[in-house]
Amino acid sequence: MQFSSRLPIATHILLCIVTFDGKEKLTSDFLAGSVNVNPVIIRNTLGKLKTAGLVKVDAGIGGAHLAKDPQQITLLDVFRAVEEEDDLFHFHDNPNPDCPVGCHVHDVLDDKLDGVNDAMKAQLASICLQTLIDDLQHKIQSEKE
Amino acid sequence: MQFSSRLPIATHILLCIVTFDGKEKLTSDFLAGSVNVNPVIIRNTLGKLKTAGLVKVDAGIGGAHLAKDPQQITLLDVFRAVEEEDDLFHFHDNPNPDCPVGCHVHDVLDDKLDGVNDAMKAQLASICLQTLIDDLQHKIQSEKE
DNA sequence: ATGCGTTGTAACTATTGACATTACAACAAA
DNA sequence: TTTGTTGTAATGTCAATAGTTACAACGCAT
Repeated sequence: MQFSSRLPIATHILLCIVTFDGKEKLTSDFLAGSVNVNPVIIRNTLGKLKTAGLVKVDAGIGGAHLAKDPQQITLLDVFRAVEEEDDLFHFHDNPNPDCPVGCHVHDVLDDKLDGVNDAMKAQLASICLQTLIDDLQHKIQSEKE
Repeated sequence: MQFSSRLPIATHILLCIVTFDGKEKLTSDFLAGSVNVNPVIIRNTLGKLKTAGLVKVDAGIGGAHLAKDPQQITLLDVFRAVEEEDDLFHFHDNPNPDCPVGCHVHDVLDDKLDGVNDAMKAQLASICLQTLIDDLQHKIQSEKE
């Protein structure tokens, strides 16, 4: 069981936007070429990022740009933009209320699982887009040499 | 996107085993009654827990018991027993190698996403079965009053 | 040793979500 | 108005979860 590829794809898109802004026209076709998925996936993802206030998209003429400073965007922002914000774990539906265990599992487990959820979110929040950009630039530079 | 209900179900089963051991015969039918899922799901889950060395199951006669001290079992053990151990995030398959972004996203993102993975695992590892049992007993006691 | 209740599995189905793809209306600039 | 693009709906495919039925293998009790 794992998450969809939405977060990686969205991050890839953001990195492209920063890298190519001003140099290329960032249409969904262009982005689809780098990410290597269908342009409609790009448009849907871009739509979610736009709703979340992370990017601006020029309808008609085409092209996407960041709406915020890369230092102000964390992976948690991206995650929340593209994934449904629900609990990490899916609790089984109807534990038996007449069983001493069944009627309390929820109470006992929910807190702990929320903690796991929070740990994951905190880690995502600790990574900002600027860091990724710096890493990326570094890789690109060291490749040229 | 979220995990399956396997971890909650497996934890529920373990709590039942501890709570009812010696008092009830812990057949898959009995457990299915508390968890409220199909007995086959219980048997499959129990099979995974057995493979992981967490429980012992008496075939034929029926009945399940812990194979380890509840203090020695963490939620990470349970998680690993019942979920496929793969990366939390599914990376999109073939980023364009001819694009400066596409050929480096993996390098840039993998470490960070592994970090998120590790954070989640660490949190799971910090919760042991004994703690859950204590919590559960406490809830049961305070209800009686 | 035979019958009974249980486990271990395989097979089948239904449901859901991810992702790809086609199609087309809405939109903005030249 | 033409052109290229976005936004979005509709559809198809695939994989995973979970429910269910069925039955062989197993182990105790009589």
